[in-house]
Amino acid sequence: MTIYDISQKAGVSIATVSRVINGSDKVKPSTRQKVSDVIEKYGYTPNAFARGMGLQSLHTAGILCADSSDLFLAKAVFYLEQELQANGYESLLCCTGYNLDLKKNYLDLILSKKIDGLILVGSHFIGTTEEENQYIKDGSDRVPIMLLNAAFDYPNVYCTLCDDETTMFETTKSMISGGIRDILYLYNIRSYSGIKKIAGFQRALQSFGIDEPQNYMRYYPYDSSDANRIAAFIEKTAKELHFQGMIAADDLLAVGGIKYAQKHNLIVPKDLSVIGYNNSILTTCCTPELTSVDNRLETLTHQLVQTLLGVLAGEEMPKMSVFSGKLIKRGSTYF
Amino acid sequence: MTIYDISQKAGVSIATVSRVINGSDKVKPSTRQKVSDVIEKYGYTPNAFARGMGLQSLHTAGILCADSSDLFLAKAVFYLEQELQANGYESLLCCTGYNLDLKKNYLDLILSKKIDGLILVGSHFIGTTEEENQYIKDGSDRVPIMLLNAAFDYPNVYCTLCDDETTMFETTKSMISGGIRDILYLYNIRSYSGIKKIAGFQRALQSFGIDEPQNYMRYYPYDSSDANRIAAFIEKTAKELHFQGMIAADDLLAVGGIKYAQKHNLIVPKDLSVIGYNNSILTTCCTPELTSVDNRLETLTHQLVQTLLGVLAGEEMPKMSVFSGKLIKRGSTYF
DNA sequence: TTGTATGCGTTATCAG
DNA sequence: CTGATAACGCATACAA
Repeated sequence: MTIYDISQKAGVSIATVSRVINGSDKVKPSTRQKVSDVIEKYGYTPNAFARGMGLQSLHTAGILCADSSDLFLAKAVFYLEQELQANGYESLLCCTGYNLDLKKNYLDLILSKKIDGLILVGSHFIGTTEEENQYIKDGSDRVPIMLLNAAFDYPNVYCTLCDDETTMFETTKSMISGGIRDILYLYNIRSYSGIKKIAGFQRALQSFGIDEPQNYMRYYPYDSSDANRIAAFIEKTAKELHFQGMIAADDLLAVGGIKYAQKHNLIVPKDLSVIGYNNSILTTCCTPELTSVDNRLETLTHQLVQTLLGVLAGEEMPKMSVFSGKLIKRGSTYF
Repeated sequence: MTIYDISQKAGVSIATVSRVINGSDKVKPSTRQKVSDVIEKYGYTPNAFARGMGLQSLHTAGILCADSSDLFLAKAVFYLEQELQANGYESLLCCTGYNLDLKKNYLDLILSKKIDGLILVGSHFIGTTEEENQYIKDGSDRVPIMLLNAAFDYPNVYCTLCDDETTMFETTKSMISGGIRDILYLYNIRSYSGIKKIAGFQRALQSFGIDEPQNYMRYYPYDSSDANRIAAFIEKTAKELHFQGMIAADDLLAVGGIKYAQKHNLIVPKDLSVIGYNNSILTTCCTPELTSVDNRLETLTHQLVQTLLGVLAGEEMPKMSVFSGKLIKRGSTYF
């Protein structure tokens, strides 16, 4: 079934059929009806490849993501796909893993599929050197690039993010205001947003006159999907650092803190206050439940897709959209 | 940059360039080298649409999934994408949500993108009536359809699944053998695999002479992402049903059981043994840790993709591949 | 081994 | 408002 078959059966030219398909208003209603009926009757669907050839687009957005099974990233991908779908776009997903030496390859691969826009999910995709980010510049003159939770100032690159620095600053401040000054900060990623969180933590400590905040920070380099291993790591840390509070860059790390406390008969939050990040499903799975930062993922993804749609429609859109996170208080803290 | 430009610069015809691109062996090595050099030099990439038009394929698999942020489904999607990518296929993801009245629409939508094969992730996509499954039959004469964790016997439909019935049978048996006969079975989905699990549970009870197993079964109809609400539901159930053991169709439901126990000062597993399903990250986040069934997701996804590749290559492939689940023992049970 | 010519199914530009 | 016709960029049967 091609456009020719339809045009023949409807007794019009293929141009008219094409107009009907694409909703042109330059078609007489009666003609439109006639053609629509034939299309309906034969269940005709335009060939996607030929269509793409004419339109230079298949209404598809590429999504690059390190690991779509990660709690946070999975939710991001889900929201993005839903929002794109609701606006007539499909999602081409490509998981890169965390070893991003091949960033450039993944980019080329997904760009070669003629996507209309590219979404980079998570701040892993932004490095600290010009060199590392060159691939983004290269890609940006082919399609608009949308960054979720990362910032990069360059033409045709748009960023949507949670202000992790400020959010972590406020979060830390509220713990200190609650009377806890010895706070372990645990993190596992040194990405753009990871660095922002660290900065917020440090600034909060300093604002309370606590010097050398880096003394309180620990980097967890192992498998972040095993709460026990995390707990063991914290246990080791506790031997050389005293802390009554713990703030983690991720909920799972925080759960590790709660498990550590349980093993040592420390009562949370009496003996140890714990705060996580991402406000994931894990927050309600542990005991006590985890106070955590909600980084407005649904809002971010919504905004990101709307920005992309605007850019594709040729409108002038904000290069950077920043939202604030919010502390969700649960049983692992007093304040 | 088109194939014409390259052919000109290399001093050959477009046919030769095409042959080089597609790895035809009917090209003189020196010619191949010459053309490859030009392609390399100008960074030429064939236009995907035009290419698809000739080949009738873009090496893309469609993935339909109810909710890619669900712990289990997200992991499935991740593994599938990785395996597909490793074999040169891209993944077009489409999340349908659980309201599947529009199954047919989603199917048409994703099929219209000219995918090479369609993967349905999770057993939600299989209904109990002929009517409900008609859309699969319709789709199957366009592309091969691969079912993950569901079974449906029809030409061009291939199934890869964990034998949930037997696995749940064995799991339940081991709990009963451990001396626990009053077992609450909690489930939240009545899908194909959900029904299989129920059947396994019932068969186990009956094999020990426990009649009317349905008395021990409870359907949880609310939001399954809130462990507290689940705990509250179990609390209510406990008022009209005595149980010393609990088996859940999903880890999160099981976590709800552990939370219920904590609220009532019941010691797990002394007063209540709990078993979950899926062996997800949640198993190590609660206290005590959750004994759970590993349903071999990685093995399943691997097999599924290999089967798809075989089918696409025209090989004869098994219509159904069944694997056994395995109980992973942790602190929430004695046995 | 290489080149020529044609077809693939659309969209879009012009005339009419 | 409608129709003829030229792209679009590539694959491939057929010739050479």
